[in-house]
Amino acid sequence: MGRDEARSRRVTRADVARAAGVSTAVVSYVMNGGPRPVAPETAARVRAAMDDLGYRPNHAARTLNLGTTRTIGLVLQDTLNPYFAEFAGEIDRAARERGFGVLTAESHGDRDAERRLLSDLSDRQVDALLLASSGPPTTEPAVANPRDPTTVLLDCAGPVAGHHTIGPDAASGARAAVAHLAQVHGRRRIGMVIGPDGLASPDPRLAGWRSETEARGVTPGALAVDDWSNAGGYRAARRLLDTGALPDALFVGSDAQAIGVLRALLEAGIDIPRACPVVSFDGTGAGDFTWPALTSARQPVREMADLALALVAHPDPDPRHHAFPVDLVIRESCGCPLAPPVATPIDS
Amino acid sequence: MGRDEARSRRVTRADVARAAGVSTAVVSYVMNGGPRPVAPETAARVRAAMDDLGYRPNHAARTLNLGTTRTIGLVLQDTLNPYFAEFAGEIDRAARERGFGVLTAESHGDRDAERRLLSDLSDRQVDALLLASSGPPTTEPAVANPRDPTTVLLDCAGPVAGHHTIGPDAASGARAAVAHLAQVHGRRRIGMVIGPDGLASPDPRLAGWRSETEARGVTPGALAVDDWSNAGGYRAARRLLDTGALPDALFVGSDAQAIGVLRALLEAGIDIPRACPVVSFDGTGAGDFTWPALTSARQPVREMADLALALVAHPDPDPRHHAFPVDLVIRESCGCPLAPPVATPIDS
DNA sequence: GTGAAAGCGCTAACAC
DNA sequence: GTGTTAGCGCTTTCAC
Repeated sequence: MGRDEARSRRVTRADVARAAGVSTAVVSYVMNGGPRPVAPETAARVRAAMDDLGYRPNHAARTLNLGTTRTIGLVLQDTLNPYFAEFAGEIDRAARERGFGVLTAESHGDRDAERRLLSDLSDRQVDALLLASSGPPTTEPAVANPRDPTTVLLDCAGPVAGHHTIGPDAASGARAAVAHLAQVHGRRRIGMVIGPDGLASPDPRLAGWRSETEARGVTPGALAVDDWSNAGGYRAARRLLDTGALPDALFVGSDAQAIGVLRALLEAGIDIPRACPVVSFDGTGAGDFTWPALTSARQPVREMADLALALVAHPDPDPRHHAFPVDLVIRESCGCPLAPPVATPIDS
Repeated sequence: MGRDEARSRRVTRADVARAAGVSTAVVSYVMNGGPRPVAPETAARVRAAMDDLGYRPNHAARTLNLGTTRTIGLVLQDTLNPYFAEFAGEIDRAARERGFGVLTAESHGDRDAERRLLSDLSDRQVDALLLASSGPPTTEPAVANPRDPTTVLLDCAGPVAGHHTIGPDAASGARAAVAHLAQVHGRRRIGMVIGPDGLASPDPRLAGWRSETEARGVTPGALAVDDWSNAGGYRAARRLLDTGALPDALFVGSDAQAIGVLRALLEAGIDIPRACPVVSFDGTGAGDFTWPALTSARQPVREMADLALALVAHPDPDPRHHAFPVDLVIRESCGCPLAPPVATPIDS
């Protein structure tokens, strides 16, 4: 049905078969290493014909037959956020290592957009869906149809019925951060900046902050909620400053926000860490280059991505929650003494 | 060939046809609005049957037939770089607006990896390839096969035979940056930090810096080359500091590097902008939250992404280069007086 | 306005 | 060890 003009029809498995003087089945056997054996010389001939003709298998045809695309869908909220950016990078790596392609989409924290993206990716027949959901898992499953691709929920606080879930042990991370501020740095009034409805409701970081302040007998300082972004953190901190509610230390729920918080405090002339140490959550590499460098509870993003892809490759029959430990990376913003900079100050 | 267990075979167009009491052709006509007309009542019946059965078209089958996936491939170097991150975000938006999916991959600046990714995406039958190449376009076309998908080269300095190319007018941007430093801020020795082999060889930013310093009779200060990353910028600046080569102003080739540069200078106790103003290139939103905020030559990323997708949707028969103007966004790092911060300093 | 049927390129069961 | 062939689910030409 000559939809292709005669000039340069794409070369198909039939062309290869003809050139190698074998049947198309044999070409398949060679390509897939099975399911039937092929004589070495035949295989060689086939292979020769293949790269002679520059044969490239038709992915769609293969998909149609096998029902698998070797592709995963990845839905994140916002890749400008360094945590999601790093996560996306690790997913990309982990996926390619296993021969998967990655169809990405950003929800920008919009639940409806998220639903649309999910269903679009599902229509594109991805083998699995990795989703860092916007908002807490509701009673309705994140993905509607039971015949939909297996879904792995990332950045997830706890188990969600019927889904694989991966997330940091955020409550512990938060407690460690607060404990550090209270214990090591002797702070008595520790406030918090966080985003709306994070991993769960209430967000475990919030819960961790509450319980740890209580456990240590320190005052939970002001709480400021704003977007999970640089700007959100900035606004939240500004609000604290403008209302005179700045506590004597701040735990910030994400590195993205912490970047904005630092900026707001610096702008207001607050001395960090002396006047107000800041510890955040995520522990991304971005925190190495802020001023001051961010002390932050690090999520093992690489390991999480590897697990996500392992789950995709060998779908565990009964989904469960996988919590990852979080460890505090000490940099400058908490006030810990560090190895003195090697820098040689130079006046120009 | 019961590859699907009986329990819940996916519903196909044949099921819909049966349910609606029509032929499969009619279902197609309804779905695609053609190519043949369908009686309104028939169409209604079909549509009813479709969402009755929860019918979802099989993307692979459609692709096999039509030869189009409604998917583009996007290959970037490193999405931790705020410029690429913003670009990726805009591409995602522009693509979805036009009903395209986006298969992403990161090359991390590795030419071989890039080639592999390109050929993988091509095998996955993307309709087009958007590529921010690692290194300057060589004589060999970025994509080998003539039957390969149309390719749009992003972040590209100039025309490349046989390809659509999009890029900033980087030389002008560089000149504007240097001119600003020289003219407005009276700097006489302007150095530069840049990455290896950028858009072209030599990088137009480098060329712009050279020509503009010359034109204004100022000294081109030290040149430091390192990775296109935070760490690269940091190392470059450290080298300048350690060798006593810090000039009295710095033009940095990317926001990603500038973040590292600021960090290194601050660490060394350099007063920015007084002792050493910094102007960078890209103008990403990240520069709003650095300390000090980055003055930077902004690339119109959104418009570039829209053009890229327009080219994908209506492939211009004769590819050409599209240069976009770049404008200096004045923030703090150059030393321009700004509206004073509204902040109310608060001592805790 | 509707239907039958021929592919799109590949896989794998089955025959030899 | 190799070949034949029936699909996978969709689109579209061509007959009616």
